Amino acid sequence: MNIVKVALPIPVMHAFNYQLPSNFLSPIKGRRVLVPLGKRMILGIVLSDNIHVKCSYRQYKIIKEILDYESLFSDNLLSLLIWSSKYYHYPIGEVLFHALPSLLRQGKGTIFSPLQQWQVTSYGKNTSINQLRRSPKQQKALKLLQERNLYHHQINEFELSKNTLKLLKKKNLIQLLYVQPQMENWYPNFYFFIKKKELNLEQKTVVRILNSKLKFTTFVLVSKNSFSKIKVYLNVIGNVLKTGKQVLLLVPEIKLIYNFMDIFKKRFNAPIDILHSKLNNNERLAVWLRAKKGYSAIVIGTRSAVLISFMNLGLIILDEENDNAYKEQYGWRYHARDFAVMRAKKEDISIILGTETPSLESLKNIDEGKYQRLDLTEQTKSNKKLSQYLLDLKCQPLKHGISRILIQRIEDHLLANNKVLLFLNRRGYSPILICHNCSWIAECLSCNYYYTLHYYDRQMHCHRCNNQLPMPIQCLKCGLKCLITLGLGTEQLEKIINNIFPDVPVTRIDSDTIYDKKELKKKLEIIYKNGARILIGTQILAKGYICPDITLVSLLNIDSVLFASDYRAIEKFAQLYIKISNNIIDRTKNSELILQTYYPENPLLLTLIKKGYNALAIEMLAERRDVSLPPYSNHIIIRSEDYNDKSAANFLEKCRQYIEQHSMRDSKLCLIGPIPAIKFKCAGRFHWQLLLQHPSRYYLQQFFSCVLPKIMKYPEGRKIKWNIDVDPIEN
DNA sequence: AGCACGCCGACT
DNA sequence: GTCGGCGTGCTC
Ligand SMILES: [Zn+2]
Ligand SMILES: [Zn+2]
Repeated sequence: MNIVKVALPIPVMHAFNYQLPSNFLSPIKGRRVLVPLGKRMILGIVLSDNIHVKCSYRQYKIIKEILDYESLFSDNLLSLLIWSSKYYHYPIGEVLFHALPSLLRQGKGTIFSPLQQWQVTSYGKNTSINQLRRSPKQQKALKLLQERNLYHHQINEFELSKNTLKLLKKKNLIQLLYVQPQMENWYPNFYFFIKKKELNLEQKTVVRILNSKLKFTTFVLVSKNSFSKIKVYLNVIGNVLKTGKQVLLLVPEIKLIYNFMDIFKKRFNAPIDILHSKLNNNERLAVWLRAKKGYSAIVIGTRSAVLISFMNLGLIILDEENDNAYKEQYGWRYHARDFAVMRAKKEDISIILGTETPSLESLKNIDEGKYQRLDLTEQTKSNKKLSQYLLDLKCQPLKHGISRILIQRIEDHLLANNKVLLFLNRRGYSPILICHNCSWIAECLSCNYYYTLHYYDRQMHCHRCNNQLPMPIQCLKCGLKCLITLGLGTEQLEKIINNIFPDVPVTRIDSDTIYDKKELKKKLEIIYKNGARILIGTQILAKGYICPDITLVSLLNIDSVLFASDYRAIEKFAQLYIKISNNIIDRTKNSELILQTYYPENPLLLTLIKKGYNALAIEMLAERRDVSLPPYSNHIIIRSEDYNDKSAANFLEKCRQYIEQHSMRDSKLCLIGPIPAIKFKCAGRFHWQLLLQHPSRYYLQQFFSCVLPKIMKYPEGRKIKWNIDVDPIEN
């Protein structure tokens, strides 16, 4: 008889053996099967080739049904997922199911289901768009639909609204039909635009190196701004597509998908698909199938796109490789960057990790010769000066957290008809509401975390659990009506700036003022206009280019970084800082970047400002090496949480005792904890963690595999939530 | 996960 | 004397 290993979506590390139906002989590796487990029937995925056994000492159950006609994963991807399950200590079945669109997890077929599509009616086809002169949006929509049909899920991409289309439908100009998507090979019709003299000498050299590597290589492409980086991407992608192979582009956030989409569409006559968490199940399945069958030429997606199957993958690009968004923070905590590198290795193709500020992990890999670094050193051509300096706040006259000197600088830049950007990494009006009489502070009781006061809705918001309470009129402890705010948030900053500069327009951009994409776009359009203006924002503004004429940027409160308990805070800050100086400041003019701090002598800050990111990174790496922190050691954290503080801690205490006395324990293994997590209490739940550290990644992985089975059996772990975090990005 | 089995207290 | 709570073990 024939036996196969089947992975089931249950919290069990191993696979299960099942017997093939007697009449079935062909291999079914990678297909979904329906199998009996105990009293129920569940869906699983076949992990192995058929194993022929003559007689068995054990009775195996028989596979009830085979759902697919072919494997859902290439051999490469399947073996990578199996490896990943072991590396991240996460159940194999759950890992494999995670890599499938949810419709396939539910047992739906691997067929393209009909999608809704907008088309012109025959009446609409012959209607002149001039008749819609009075409604420009409808006019634009009809014009577009006369040229081509549009799937309903594409309407945002073309900046059409549902409402506009509905109105056109009412006029019987267009209709919404279910159509079977036509799949065709894109390659015969493929062409792309070549721009002459697009690249300078350095970029040409880089592109030549990237194009010459046909085998697995991990490149770290370090650029000084996004323009030169994108030029290189376009040239390398074109080179891969013209061989008929597919390209996967990974980005850290959804917004960036559309930026690249717009650029790629103008360049390549090839189908581009996108994948991110906001797609619905049908769209997700459609994209997954298109990539797998080779109908998409380029797939642009966020983290989970690294898991999809490709017919013929030729290149992976992972943009902004230092971004933490690539690390999954729930369940299977994989790192998309590391997974992507492993994937490129398995497929034997090259991968480009793009960044302006390489992560310390990648820098170490470059040092060790595992990754190859390529630099794009070209700055925006200009002989104008950028002066960056630390502004010592000690003994400075302050106006609500802004120094007199800074106000003077702002005024100068505004007088020159330029724009000023003030960064403050704190939303709301004020982070603390305190009683002037008895020093009581308003605190969220579910999180033991101070409420942030928001004036626009007169509510106190907990930034940990998003709980809200109306702003109290009197102190809840002594009852006196003398509550005052302490500290500065962006909302208050806007008010203060309006008072200081009553005649200058001020725009604030943070997640309180931006509800959706349209709102952001509207604001960006306003900002784009000429003239003096002050912009206020949190880090969401720092992700890329905003507008011309920003000649002064100031970070108002950077000292929180210096005190942060996370040793990675300064690294993250440096990356933000470089992003600002590379992309936001208008380098065609004389400009300034000012950091307000009480610690202007801080050596790391000085290195960053005087010598730049590379010098700082070298210092940080040396420091990490000295104290054996990642990337010079390896971490696994067991995280636990529960409504009961003791239950969460007890489980980890049990784990620690077991690990401590384990016979395979090596003297270099460090155990720290259980200690409360950084986010100790949130929404009523207490978070604890136990850290394992070891210089050898391989040892730690192996050792933990030995420890885990016992830990999984602890009854203390059954009634709480717990989870394993390999290579954590925050401790 | 989800289901069965078994042991113990409370309730006809 | 049995009903049902939950802690424990197991699923190919
Ligand atoms: Zn809270
Ligand atoms: Zn009081």
